[in-house]
Amino acid sequence: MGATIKDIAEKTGLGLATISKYLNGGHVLEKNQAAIEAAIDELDFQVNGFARSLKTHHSMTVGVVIPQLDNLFMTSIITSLEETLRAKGYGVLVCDTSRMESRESEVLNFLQQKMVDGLIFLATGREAESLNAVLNRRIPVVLIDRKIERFSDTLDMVLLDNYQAAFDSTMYLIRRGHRHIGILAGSPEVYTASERLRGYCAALKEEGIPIEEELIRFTGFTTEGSYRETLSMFSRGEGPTAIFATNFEMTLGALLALKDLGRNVPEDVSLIGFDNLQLARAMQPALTIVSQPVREMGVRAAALLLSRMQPSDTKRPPETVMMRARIVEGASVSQPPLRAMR
Amino acid sequence: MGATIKDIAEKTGLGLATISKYLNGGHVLEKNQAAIEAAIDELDFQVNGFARSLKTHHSMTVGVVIPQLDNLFMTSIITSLEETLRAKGYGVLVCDTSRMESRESEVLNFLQQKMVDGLIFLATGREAESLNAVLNRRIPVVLIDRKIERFSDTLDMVLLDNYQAAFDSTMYLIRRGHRHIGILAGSPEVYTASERLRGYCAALKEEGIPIEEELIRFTGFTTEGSYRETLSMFSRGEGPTAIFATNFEMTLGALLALKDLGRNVPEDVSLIGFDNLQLARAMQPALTIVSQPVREMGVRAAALLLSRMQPSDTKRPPETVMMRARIVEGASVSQPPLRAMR
DNA sequence: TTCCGGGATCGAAACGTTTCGCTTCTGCTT
DNA sequence: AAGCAGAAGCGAAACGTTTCGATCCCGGAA
Repeated sequence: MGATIKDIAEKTGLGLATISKYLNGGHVLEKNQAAIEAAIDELDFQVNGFARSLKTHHSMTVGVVIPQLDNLFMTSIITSLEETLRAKGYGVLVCDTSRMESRESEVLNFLQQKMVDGLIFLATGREAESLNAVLNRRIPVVLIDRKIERFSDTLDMVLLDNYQAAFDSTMYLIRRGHRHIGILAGSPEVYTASERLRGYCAALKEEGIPIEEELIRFTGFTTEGSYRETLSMFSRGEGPTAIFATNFEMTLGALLALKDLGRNVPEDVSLIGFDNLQLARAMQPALTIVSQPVREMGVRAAALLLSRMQPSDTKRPPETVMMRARIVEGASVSQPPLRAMR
Repeated sequence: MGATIKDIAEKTGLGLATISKYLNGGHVLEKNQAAIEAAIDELDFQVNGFARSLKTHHSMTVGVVIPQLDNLFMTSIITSLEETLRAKGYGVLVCDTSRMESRESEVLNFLQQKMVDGLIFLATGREAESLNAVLNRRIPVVLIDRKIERFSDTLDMVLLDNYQAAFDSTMYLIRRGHRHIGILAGSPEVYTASERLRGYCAALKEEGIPIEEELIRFTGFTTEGSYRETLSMFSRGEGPTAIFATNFEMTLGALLALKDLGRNVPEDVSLIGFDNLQLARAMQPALTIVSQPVREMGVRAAALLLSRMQPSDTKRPPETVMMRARIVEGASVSQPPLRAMR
């Protein structure tokens, strides 16, 4: 049905090799170029990617594996990732594992069959065993957001310095007089969550503030869970004077719970949230949050993968890009002098 | 580097055709099957998709074009879409047009080069001129969420009955005694937005309630815009007794503005929002919202495309699936007797 | 015993590119 | 005038499948 390179060759009286050369950006005589272009137009020719890939062994396609597609943090990363890769001619095949680690191998297998040239991998668990099969095939992989310990000397990674981010945020609260700080911490099995918890603990320790177990709450990253846990923090005793919520969903949960408890932010309780800068700014009071450079993370991951896919630098040692979050000040943290000091 | 079908043939002493038959699910003698499987294992063979596609003319890949990847409504649809398609062996190439209509042709061209077997298209504008090129190539296309008038007899579509949803929500408010209902309406250029506005007006008309121009606000779909417009609605006169926000971002904007105005929901002002059921439930008060069957929309669109990609039914007449939204009652609409009746 | 039908298998051709190793041509240097 | 370098163009082979039409083999029917 579609015209082929051979048709173009016949129509123009040129050879196959010349057409191919032109199609791949090579130089041909001006009159020939014109003839080729005319023929392409007339026959409505389009390169057959299958045949091309069969020869070149490149699909110009990369796979992206994520635990959840309907999650703003993740899709924000993918947005810039996709943009960067597409600009270089790469298509992005996304696969959602629905937060099930067992599906990872399924999906990786699938992507391998689709002949992807590389992979961006956002792990669900801490081990990512299923990656082995992919690596045996020499397919470049870039890990993003969540570190896999056993690959730290093998694979490129783009990570956030979660420890530092949490340390800084906690310090920010301490500096403003808080000594009873609750943390909504997701789930201990997830890399980012445990790093954030670690940063929180380190800050407290550095300032000689005792860690109160009942202020550390694992909420499964959900709004609902955080809502409940926040209520619960205040159910006995006076509760914390500040809360650190370590992702966006949890930030909302805390906010709603505080509202229900009749505690005003920041007069009664201070709050530092996470992510979704735009929304945080729109709120009243504007939220003080930890903002991750999502856009940049996507761009960096894409760049790493692109370079790794060039046969020239397969030997480059693996690189870990550690990004810094930044605290964006809103009005959800009380400024000293603090009213509700204890 | 990788083993080919030929290697398997040699190792097993069988012919190429037999191996191919086995790989494609055909029946071969039990002992041969065992031999083939053993050889595949030993050589770590994997079918070369390029060669296969070159012969079959199928990439087993579909393209998804959306205006914005970091938007929960859209990614929720894609989640189920991807899941359904992957289950049938199709990969999903996503392309984000960044809400720029001009990029649509770029992206469509790109996807064509990637040899997609079909397309899911969520239009930015009302015309989608760039689709013509794709349709000339006989690539099946399913439109989703936003109707394109000129293709209504040509293409399969999965739409929400936005008119009805808005009509019902407005009626819901009217029945509870509201006669001054503000609407946050996005932008008149977008299909879904104008349908929702149309439904709102129809309900008012049916009940003989005059339309108040100053209660109709176009906010560009943003939280910020809706925040401003909501404030503005109350800046002169008494303002509305209820607000209908026609997407999730706008719902948040209204909520924040009302809070700032010191108007309680639902005691002072009632609110019907849109989308994000999970969050709406978590809020206090729980929001009454219009909930779109996003999951189902994705599934249906996938099913339509799958059937359209089977050569057998290219002749089936185009189908429009019109889905109904449902009103999920929360506590953000005052129940009669209404306190703030005028 | 001979025929016949049907299942299993087979090799060859074809899918539409890219690329290798040559040939031809052009215009300049000596 | 002869020689030469470099640009431009050329055909054939190869990439790894699928599929067509043919062959082979086996058991049952006649």
